[in-house]
Amino acid sequence: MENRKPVKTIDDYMNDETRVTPAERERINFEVSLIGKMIEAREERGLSQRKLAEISGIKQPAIARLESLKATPQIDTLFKVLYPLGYTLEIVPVKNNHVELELKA
Amino acid sequence: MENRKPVKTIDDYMNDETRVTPAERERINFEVSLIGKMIEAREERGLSQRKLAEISGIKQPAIARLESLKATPQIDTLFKVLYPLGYTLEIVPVKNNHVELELKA
DNA sequence: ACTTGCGATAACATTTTAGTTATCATTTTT
DNA sequence: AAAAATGATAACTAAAATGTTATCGCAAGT
Repeated sequence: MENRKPVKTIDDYMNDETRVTPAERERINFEVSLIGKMIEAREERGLSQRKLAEISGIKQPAIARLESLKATPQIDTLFKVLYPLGYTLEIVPVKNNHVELELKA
Repeated sequence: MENRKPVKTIDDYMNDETRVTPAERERINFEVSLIGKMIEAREERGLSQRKLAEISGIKQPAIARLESLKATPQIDTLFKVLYPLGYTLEIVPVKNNHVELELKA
């Protein structure tokens, strides 16, 4: 992180735009593990990015960008890639519940 | 569906661009039910779109667009909305397995 | 009747993803 | 060794999402 200013007060801390919030950390974690599973799913099937591109309709460069975390897919794109691999997405409750705390604040 | 040409052969059928493929149907289904659950989750908490906008950092017009299926969210946007509601996304195997058939083709 | 809060939407700017085509270095296969 | 296939990426275009600001009609509450 470049250009991080010296932090002296809580306000400094909260206003530090280079700071990664807990929620941000969670989001990054989420994306990394999600894409990780997507890659696993593809490799489980023994498919190359090019084959998957043919099957899914998403182009190989786009798949490469997703897998190397150079882009954040839209859910329809993710679905188009996951579905022919035999997977889909589901909404599930979060395990830890510090979320409650955030809501009360 | 407008401008649908008369279908006489399998080729006509396959090349009919106005045709909704099974995969397309699945995708639409997926998105509708996913967004449906997102709305439920918000209402469970008794939150308005405006409150959720404050909490999630996604603007109210964007949330409205998502809920009324006027836009297909990126996974980070969806996560930012779902997470403060206590939910996240997970990759899960598809129930029906006609997917296998598609892969063999 | 009036106010308040609601979801939806208009209009435009900004940001980002996906398509397209080509190519690269590297690994795998023959 | 040569050929083929792989993942990554460059460069550009097109398409789409999100931000921003404002406003609408509607329902609920006072």
